[in-house]
Amino acid sequence: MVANKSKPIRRDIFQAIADPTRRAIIFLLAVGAMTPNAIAEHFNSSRQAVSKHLKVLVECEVVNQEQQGREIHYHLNSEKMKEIEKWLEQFKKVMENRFNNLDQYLAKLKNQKS
Amino acid sequence: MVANKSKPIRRDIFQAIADPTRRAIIFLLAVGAMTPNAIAEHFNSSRQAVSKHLKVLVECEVVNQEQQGREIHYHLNSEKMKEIEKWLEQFKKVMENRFNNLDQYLAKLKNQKS
DNA sequence: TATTTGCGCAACCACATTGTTGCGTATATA
DNA sequence: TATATACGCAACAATGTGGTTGCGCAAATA
Repeated sequence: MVANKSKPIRRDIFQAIADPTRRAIIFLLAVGAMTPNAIAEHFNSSRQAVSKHLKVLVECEVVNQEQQGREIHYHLNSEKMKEIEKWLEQFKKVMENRFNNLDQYLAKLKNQKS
Repeated sequence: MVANKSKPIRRDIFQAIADPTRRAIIFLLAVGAMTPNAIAEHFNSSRQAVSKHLKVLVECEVVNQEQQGREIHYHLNSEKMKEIEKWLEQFKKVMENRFNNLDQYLAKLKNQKS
């Protein structure tokens, strides 16, 4: 009723790595493709819990499914990980230029020369 | 007692950057310290919404507060950002060695009959 | 002093997240 | 064929997230 800015469900790399279990899964899959059961054996989590995390990872396009008989192998799409790197690079660029930008900001905010 | 593994509230850098508004705030603060009002002016969000994000960022230790009169200046703790980089480095290391590790993993996992 | 301004805090709401159990189905195997 | 296994999916519960409005207080200002 009263308000609530409709927020879309976020499905990006940052959402993918927000959960520690998912980060661990990513590391596991970086080594090689695995089935949900194999992954679950590495954690305290149940198979179903892992399965849910995998679903999120698939939705975030960090992980791909490959059916093999009755098993499903999940493997990492490591390309997606580069988006984090890209973001970090941008951030570092801003940090490097922050004094220049700060000047611009101050100039913009105050109409006087120093 | 219908179950639910008590999960602690996650307050780390990955939680901090999970939200797009918070990522934008981080970029803003990378340029220079700002007040909540000044930050809010850059978004559609209200001051209170921004304030909540700032609270999360403070809890994640990505941002520090500095009271100046009745204004509070928030500035970035860019050190915290390096944790993302560290994690990425680890990941890349795993990716580089994955073929070696794959052998180890397969040996470990398939010591069942096969 | 009286008023405005900056901002945190609490209450509230809708929805997302993270886990659980149970079930259905397809595949492998005895 | 009968049974066990791998897995997704649905239903449910507890808690977190992200937003809102309204209030109160301290600091600045008229």
